[in-house]
Amino acid sequence: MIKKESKCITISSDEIFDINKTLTCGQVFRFIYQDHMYKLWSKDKFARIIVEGTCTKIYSDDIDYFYNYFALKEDYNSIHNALHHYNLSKSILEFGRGIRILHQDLFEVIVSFIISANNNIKRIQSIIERLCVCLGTKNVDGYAFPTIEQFCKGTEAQFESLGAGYRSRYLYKFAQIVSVDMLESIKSISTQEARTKLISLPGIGPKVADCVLLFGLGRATAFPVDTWVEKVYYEVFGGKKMTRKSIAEYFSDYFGDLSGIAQQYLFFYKRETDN
DNA sequence: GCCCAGGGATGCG
DNA sequence: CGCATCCATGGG
Repeated sequence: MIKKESKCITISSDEIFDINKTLTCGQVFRFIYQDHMYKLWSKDKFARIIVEGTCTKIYSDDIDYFYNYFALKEDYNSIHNALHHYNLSKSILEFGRGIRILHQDLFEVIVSFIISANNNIKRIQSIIERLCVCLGTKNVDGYAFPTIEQFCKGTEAQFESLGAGYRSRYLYKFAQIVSVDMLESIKSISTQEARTKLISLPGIGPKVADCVLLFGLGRATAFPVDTWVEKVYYEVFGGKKMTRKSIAEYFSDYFGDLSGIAQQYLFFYKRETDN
């Protein structure tokens, strides 16, 4: 049961919703756990999420935004149950239960996942935070993610100062060509066309494009294959030697419309249980 | 010092 | 198409 009030959403435990898994499964970077609550930033908006007994409460001045952001209109009971028809172990299903694919801002997702390439989550988070401090607008809750206009005004030296390494050149090149119209047109075209368009952009290859399709464009058939998912393919599924491209096609064909959520279950399971 | 991290660009066959 | 190599940076 989900109760939406003017400044608070209350989610009871009969809903498939785990705030810890949803934020830490690698799809989003601008959050911290502090003072027994999650603090979350998206665009220029802010929310605090607290688990109180059996309920999860989302506090924000922008409740409608976060209601959509957390995909609370979607039936995750059906989605989670549908995954039982696939070749996933009980432990993977239980481990991933409660993860939701967030409805994030397209521009923020593109920039974030350009930074993510061959990088680790901890460092991705700190680079993005410095980006917000460097180019975003300060408000009472911290720094907003830079708008497209603010981002485009970034100098090469500013991007290099973020500690993004060689990715700073991709960010700068992307800043030279991105526009509101470009992003709006990407939203309006087919998944395959959008994927091709994304891959043509600087710093975006097949894996980052699939993350953008899944996290920024709501295309549930996308199945990003990174080093962790590649490990799952070989170690859990016992797959034969294949290219990442082939692994992505194999899983996407198998899971269909459930590709995105299945990928998150597998990624989260492998990254948390490896070692 | 080496290896790895939510890989991409480039060049070469 | 597949494959090798290079690419900054910080943590283990």
